[in-house]
Amino acid sequence: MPAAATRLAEDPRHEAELLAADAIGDIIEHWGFRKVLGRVWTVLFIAAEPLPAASISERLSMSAGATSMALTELQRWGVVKRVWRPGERKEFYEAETDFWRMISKVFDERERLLAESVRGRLERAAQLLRESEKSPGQKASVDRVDRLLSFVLVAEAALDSFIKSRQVDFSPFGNLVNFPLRALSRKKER
Amino acid sequence: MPAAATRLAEDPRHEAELLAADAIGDIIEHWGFRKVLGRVWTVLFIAAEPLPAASISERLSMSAGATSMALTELQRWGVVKRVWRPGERKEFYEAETDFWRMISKVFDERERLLAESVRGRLERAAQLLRESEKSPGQKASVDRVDRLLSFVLVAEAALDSFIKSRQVDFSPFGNLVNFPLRALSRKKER
DNA sequence: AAGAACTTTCAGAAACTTCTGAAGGTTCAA
DNA sequence: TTGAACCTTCAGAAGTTTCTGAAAGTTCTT
Repeated sequence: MPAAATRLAEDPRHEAELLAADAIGDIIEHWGFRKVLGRVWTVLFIAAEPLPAASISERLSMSAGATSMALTELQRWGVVKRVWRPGERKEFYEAETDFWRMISKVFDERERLLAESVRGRLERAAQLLRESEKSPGQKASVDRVDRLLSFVLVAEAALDSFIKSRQVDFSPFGNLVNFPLRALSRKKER
Repeated sequence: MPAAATRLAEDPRHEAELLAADAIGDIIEHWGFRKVLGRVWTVLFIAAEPLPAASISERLSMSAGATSMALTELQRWGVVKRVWRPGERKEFYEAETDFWRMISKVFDERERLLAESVRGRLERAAQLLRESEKSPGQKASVDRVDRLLSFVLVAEAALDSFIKSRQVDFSPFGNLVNFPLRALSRKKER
């Protein structure tokens, strides 16, 4: 057993760190990222000072390769920053600490991309259905796809306002059930 | 090639259905469920009338087993209902159409469970750190874990109010950066 | 009570994701 | 210019999730 592992194994500080890192890892995984991203960010956040990559590998018992990949991805999401220290050979990394900035960044990049792709496909589906309209049962299906589409439009609008104001109002969702087509055509007219 | 597949392959209705089902499947996957759950729900939603399991298997080219598992899980989440039709041997299934009811149900069950588990672990981590407090660098780590904890508490509160009112106010997140300890102790005092 | 129609369960197969370890880069000091 | 320290990349290994196909279970009809 290497000296480092022995030292860490009995340290309650280290135990606390792992406990917190894993808890936040679960949240992050729940939001569709890899658990390690949450764990690495948390170690940096708790350290409250920039750490070198090797120190993260050691604390989380992961390979240098995995640490490097995690740090690269975290930087792409803008939640970890690389810092240079005068006189030091290696790079150091520190966690973004502004929760709101992290949340809004992720929402803006990730959710919007998906919402756009989904909207496009639903629009195409609605078009196909309308072109092939024949039977009476068909009408109801066109209505349903329109309703899905208006749901995505409302969700996109809610996201935009969320990112701008930190507030969301999901009341419009209620109307989607009873007045789906009105809601949709209002959107399309502008 | 079976007759059913031939019939479906050239039908633009079917193409539209698959397109929409897959788009919604992507959203659902993004929210941490299996893609098939979204696809099955969408087929039922678009059909606008109850369908038998075999019909879903056929439209989505999946085995009877997979369809059965997906329908069971969708019912557990309360977004698909089983309906009985007089004179019919088999069961039929229909989609819940109230988007708001679906969203709030999932949030209530899923997010709350996770938030509670995470809160517990962070509390334990904070306790461990406080017990072993020695060095001065330590103090900062305790602060950081407290800040994570207050983040989870604020998120839980925001969720509760979201489910009740359909509105969320994330403004409190802004304060977590600058006044983490005040926010936390206020929570703990009640 | 037997059999047909349908559904559920589950072991193993297939598909997908993530990690490790090693090779190859890059940077810096001497 | 060389070598030490560090970082990145990537092929294959390991781990995880999801699906299939078959068997067992249930319900209904006769």
